Amino acid sequence: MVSPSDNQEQTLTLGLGFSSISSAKTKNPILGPGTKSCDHEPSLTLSLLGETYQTTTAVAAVERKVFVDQEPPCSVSVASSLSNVVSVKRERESASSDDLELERGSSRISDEEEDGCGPTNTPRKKLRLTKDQSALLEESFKQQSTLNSKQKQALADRLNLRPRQVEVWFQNRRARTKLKQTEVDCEYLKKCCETLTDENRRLQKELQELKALKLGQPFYMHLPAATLTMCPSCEKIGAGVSVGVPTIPGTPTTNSTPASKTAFTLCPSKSHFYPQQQIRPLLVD
DNA sequence: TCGCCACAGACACTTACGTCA
DNA sequence: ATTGACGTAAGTGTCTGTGGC
Repeated sequence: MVSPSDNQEQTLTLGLGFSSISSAKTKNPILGPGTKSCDHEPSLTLSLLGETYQTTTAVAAVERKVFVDQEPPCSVSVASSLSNVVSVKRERESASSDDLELERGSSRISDEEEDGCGPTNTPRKKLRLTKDQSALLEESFKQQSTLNSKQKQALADRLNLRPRQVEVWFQNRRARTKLKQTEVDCEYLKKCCETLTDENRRLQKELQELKALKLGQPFYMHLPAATLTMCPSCEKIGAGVSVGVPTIPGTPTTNSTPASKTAFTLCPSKSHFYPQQQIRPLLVD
């Protein structure tokens, strides 16, 4: 399971909700995503060392208070005063060498402190969940994709994480699930679209052929081929009533086929029957 | 009952960090 | 050693439902 030392150092950035500054930074063509910035964005980073769970809760309360109470004209002063009070320089006293994940993170801190970014603009540190933590979160997500506050707290206790971290993980996990499902749906719809396009093309072609035939043939030629026969004695063409073994619709029959001699049709003159013969098929694929 | 407000939770979008090829 | 792509933790703004007044 998770050792308490896994989260001895965690950062908490106090977002102060400056949408204008945030969006300005987003659209900055020079400082793109992933670019280290040294601008004085009003965000605060607080390191949580060891026993600081209560501190975290308190700061979270402060964070919410700031969000609720701030007004745009005075928010900067709130930010700066809060910066003076709350901002704690991130440092690491004695990193245990067996905690590789934290070691990697902390090793970057000294690099960034050297690059000119002062303590008022310490970049946030990214927490990497351990395999055990991820596995348990995944397991919980399979059972339930959302958690109520009690479940969240219980899971956070098991994982030795803050409830907020569990909440964020579930939010991101739901987003990933939705994204994957959207991709699957998109693929399915693309295939449906292709199938319908093919079908539409085929039907258009068939329609063109039928139109061409309609323009070039007399009326009786427009009747279904299976119903058209010609009396051999009268040489009259009609859709007579079949007697005997019916022919298979659409199946061309000739005198040479035995099946053609098993069905008889009433002549259009209605004076006699004749063996059924199909004149010719109308539709040829 | 209606309107207002505070709050919490979910979500979309975005940022920034860590990893890997 | 550098760089770009990618995965993902976390920040931010918005919307919605709920409960109290």
